[in-house]
Amino acid sequence: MDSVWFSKPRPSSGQPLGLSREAIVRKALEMLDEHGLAKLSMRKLAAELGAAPMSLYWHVPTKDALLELCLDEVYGDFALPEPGADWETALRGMMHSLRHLALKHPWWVRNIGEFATIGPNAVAMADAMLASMRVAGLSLVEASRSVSTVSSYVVGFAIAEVNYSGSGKMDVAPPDMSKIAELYRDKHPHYVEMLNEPSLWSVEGLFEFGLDSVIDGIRARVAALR
Amino acid sequence: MDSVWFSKPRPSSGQPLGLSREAIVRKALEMLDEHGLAKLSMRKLAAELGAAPMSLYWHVPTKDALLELCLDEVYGDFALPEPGADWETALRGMMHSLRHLALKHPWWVRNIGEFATIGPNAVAMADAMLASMRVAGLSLVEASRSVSTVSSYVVGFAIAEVNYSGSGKMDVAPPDMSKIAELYRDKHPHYVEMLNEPSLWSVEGLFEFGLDSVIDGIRARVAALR
DNA sequence: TAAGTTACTCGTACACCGTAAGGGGGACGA
DNA sequence: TCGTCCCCCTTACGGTGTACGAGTAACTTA
Repeated sequence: MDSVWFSKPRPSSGQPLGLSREAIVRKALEMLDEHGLAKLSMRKLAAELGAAPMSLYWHVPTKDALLELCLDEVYGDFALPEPGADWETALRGMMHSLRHLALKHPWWVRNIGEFATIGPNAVAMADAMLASMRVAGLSLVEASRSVSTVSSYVVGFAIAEVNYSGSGKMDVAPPDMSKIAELYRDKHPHYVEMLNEPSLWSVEGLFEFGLDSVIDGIRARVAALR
Repeated sequence: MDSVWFSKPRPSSGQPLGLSREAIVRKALEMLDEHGLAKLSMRKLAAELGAAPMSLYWHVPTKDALLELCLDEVYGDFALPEPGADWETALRGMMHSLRHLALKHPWWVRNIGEFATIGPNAVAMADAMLASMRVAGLSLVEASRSVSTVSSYVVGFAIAEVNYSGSGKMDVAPPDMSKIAELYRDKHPHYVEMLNEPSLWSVEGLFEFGLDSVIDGIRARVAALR
């Protein structure tokens, strides 16, 4: 009962309503994507919905709960794999989808750490990932661990990616790499050398490298079953 | 000039001072570890330091900048590997150290996404990681990519770990797994099955599994050099 | 039709927040 | 002695989340 997920929204009796939990979450999501979390206030959200600030509180217990709902809502756009796909293309596809969610909603991946991911959409995603590995033949424990490994990688990567690009932080420019390079030139040559290596600026390549290498590990486990 | 890292604190002229950027950061860190980010305000921090709220603003331009300083300060506790160690024990040790930072400072890993990690301590860490892989013989590009992969995994894992345990969120209990299991029993059996598997509750095992598998991939690259 | 219940919206108010603007005092060099 | 700096503080402004309770309209029941 402490969590949004255990207490359903109050049942509606049927008449047409101006406000609803869904409408509120949808608009909040829109504003988050546009301006980021720091610029979202209950007052502005209410204004955008043409309602008084306190009206929102009948549909949503608290701002934190609303944020939790929004976080889970993003998982709703997660692309589930096609039913017949083999485990590897299914898994790869899901990981790309996960990363795309992060790029589309920078505020989201930045705040993934705020709540346990136990909302319905997040759980549906986790379930699909597990399913794909069970189908591949892995035991429950191995499947769970594999899924944990890949998705941890993708989330960690996406956070770093969003940070360095500075995306979604309005009024904040991405860090100036040449200045940083100058700042650390003497003390941390390896780091600076990396900053100056143009081929590393292909973030796609960076992502795929890691994803390949993590999936390689899983493929070895699957192969060990035969 | 937009970042804390490009503008040094105002130079002090030598007399003993009650306040300083270092003291402020230290106390802020202490309060963050104890109560989490949500409970930290400039006013409370000032009170704790026996100063007036606005006094802090001579040493620190803004609360956000202070948070950025605190985030980097945590990297200061990162354990650098012993000089003579082979690449694998060096890398493993650093990844364990990184995870320990997260467990010790849950607010920290939760907010890692707020700023690019370009502070001096964060860069020192990144440099050490790169160095260990260069020493192993990897090219700049391969070393960078390997480091990106492992550390992304560790950060992503630590975020999930901190979330599920609920640690550091005062007044917020960790999620009740049995209720969640009941909630999703019908729709997402794989997920529920995982929740009920006791051997997965060993987070250590989960972490080591992923770390092993990611490092396996790197070892293959290193071995390919001979 | 009348009375009561439920579902929803809103106005007011409180405690708190980050911080802009500027004043004051003490140590210092001239 | 008189500036000039460094550092700290007071005051004040425009926000914030949300507790509390009043208001309204529709639906249920008699």
